[in-house]
Amino acid sequence: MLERIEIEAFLTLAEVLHFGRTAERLHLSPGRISQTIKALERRIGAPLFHRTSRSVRLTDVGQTLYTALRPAVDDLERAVTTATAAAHRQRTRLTVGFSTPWCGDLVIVAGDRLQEELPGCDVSIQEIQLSQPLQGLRSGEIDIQLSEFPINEPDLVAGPVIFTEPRALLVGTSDPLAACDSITLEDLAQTRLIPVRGNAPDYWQAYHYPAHTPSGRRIPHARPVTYWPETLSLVGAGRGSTIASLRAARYHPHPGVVYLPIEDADPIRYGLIWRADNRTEVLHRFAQIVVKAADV
Amino acid sequence: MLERIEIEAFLTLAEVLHFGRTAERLHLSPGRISQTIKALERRIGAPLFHRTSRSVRLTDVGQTLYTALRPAVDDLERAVTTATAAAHRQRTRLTVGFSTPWCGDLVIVAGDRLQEELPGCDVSIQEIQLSQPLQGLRSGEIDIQLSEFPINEPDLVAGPVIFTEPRALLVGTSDPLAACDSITLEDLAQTRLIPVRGNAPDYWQAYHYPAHTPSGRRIPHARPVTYWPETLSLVGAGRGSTIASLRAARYHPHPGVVYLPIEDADPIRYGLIWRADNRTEVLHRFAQIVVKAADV
DNA sequence: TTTCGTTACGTTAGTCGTAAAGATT
DNA sequence: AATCTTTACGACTAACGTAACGAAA
Repeated sequence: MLERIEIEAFLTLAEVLHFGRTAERLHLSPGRISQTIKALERRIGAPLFHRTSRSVRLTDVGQTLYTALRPAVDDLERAVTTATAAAHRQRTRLTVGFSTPWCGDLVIVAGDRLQEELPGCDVSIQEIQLSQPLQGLRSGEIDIQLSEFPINEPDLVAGPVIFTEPRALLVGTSDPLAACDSITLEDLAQTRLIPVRGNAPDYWQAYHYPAHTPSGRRIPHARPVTYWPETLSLVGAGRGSTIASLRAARYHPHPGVVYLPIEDADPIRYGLIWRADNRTEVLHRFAQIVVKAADV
Repeated sequence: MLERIEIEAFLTLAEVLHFGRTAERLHLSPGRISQTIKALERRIGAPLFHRTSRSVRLTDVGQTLYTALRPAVDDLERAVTTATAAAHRQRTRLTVGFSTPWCGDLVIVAGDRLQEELPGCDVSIQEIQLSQPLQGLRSGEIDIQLSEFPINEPDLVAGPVIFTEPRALLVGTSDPLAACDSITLEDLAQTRLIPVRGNAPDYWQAYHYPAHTPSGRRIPHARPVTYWPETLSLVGAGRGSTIASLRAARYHPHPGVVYLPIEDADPIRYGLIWRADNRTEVLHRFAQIVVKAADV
């Protein structure tokens, strides 16, 4: 394979047809151009240029080489440009996902702070579907997201817990439990849980929609649904109950739906998740900002 | 632009996915590969490989680069191969032209001698059309030819005179001159010369088919013909005369055609002609052999 | 005589291998 | 503990510029 300097010297000389100007353009001495071309000619096995002190022009073999080499080198440089652009995009663009409005609030603040800190970068924020909580990360559409733990996947990294929220049972007003101020996990055996259907990992699904109470009693499940508004409607219509963050009461009030704190349930943990192979500077910095913002 | 070693290291590593094997294949140390890849990553602006001591694999940016770079480099190598092949052909192939059978004899002997001397080379010999004596050279079909002088063209080189042949007038047996043993240039005024029409230079045309005798009398010209056999037929039919080498009498006898030596005409000079920009080793050697062969 | 391309030579930058260190399974 | 990548460092190659030389118009 040809050396970079050989390629550049040859192509430039073939276009300029002047050793001195070629040397100038490449910031080299004329002697070096002469030697380099000579080396290339030795390698190819024939003179590539007819030259006198008055004129330089391509030989037939030189023309053959030029015709084939020029577009190949153009492609090569385009390849580098493309990759460099992709690298720059990766360095400066960050797409952040969030699952709930309170995650969204935090992420938006952190995004603004990141852009103040790194003026060149370009943060975009989007909500993720409850039914497919990890798909955006895996497809590369989302670089990092703030969403519900537990997440324990080989291709993903879960950061520290950013904040927690107590859990609540959502029941219809006609439900016997609706009169209580709060409930315990054992009470879940009396309700029909409506889980969200999705391709979340099984352990995630089981954690958020348990099948048994701590004492081992079975918790009946209703038909799974795909979207959050649908769940709310079903609960309001007395078709079942569901478990969510207590905080959702303030963001998703619904007529006929009561939020009951579950006294003995672990709070829901929220944290950052990103792809193990996506460890860019902006991503790291964003994660730090979120951790810091959550401390306050 | 990328250095050769960067390209080779990147492509090989992208295919082998192993620093040690890449180093082996490129006859370098693993350290060098590591440094080279690192330098390339600095230039592109992002990691090209995910690597641990157990696995090496392309990042998204690395994949982008590989996909675009691989075909470009293939084209580049093809370009070099093509040019090298063209150079080799030019170094080892020689196509020799000749105008007359006696030129052909000499050229064939010289060609055989050349192949004995340079066993790798490949000589081919072909007759050139009288009507287009220089076209083969200019189109590149013929590398060197042995033919009639004078030739004085800026893009062609004429070697030394290899041999000379006396000139003769060819007349029909019914022509008044047919009874003579020989003629002089002044006698040409009594005949109708049949010239060969072609794109030979004007001075060549005028030299071989003069328009005036030495004393200035006009020599009538008949309609030009394109091929030598046609000329012979026309002369045999008494439709005119023509001028050729006296030696042609032995190679091209024709019923009804008489060859008359022209006593005071300069002999026809034969020599080698080649393109000024086609100065290969084989060509030069062939010319030397022809000169030497003519001396004997 | 001028303008270039080429050659010669001394200098230096950068590439290379060796070997030790660091990381990962 | 073993394997593989990375880093450190010293040696040496070859790329480079300067300047003199040579060829061509």
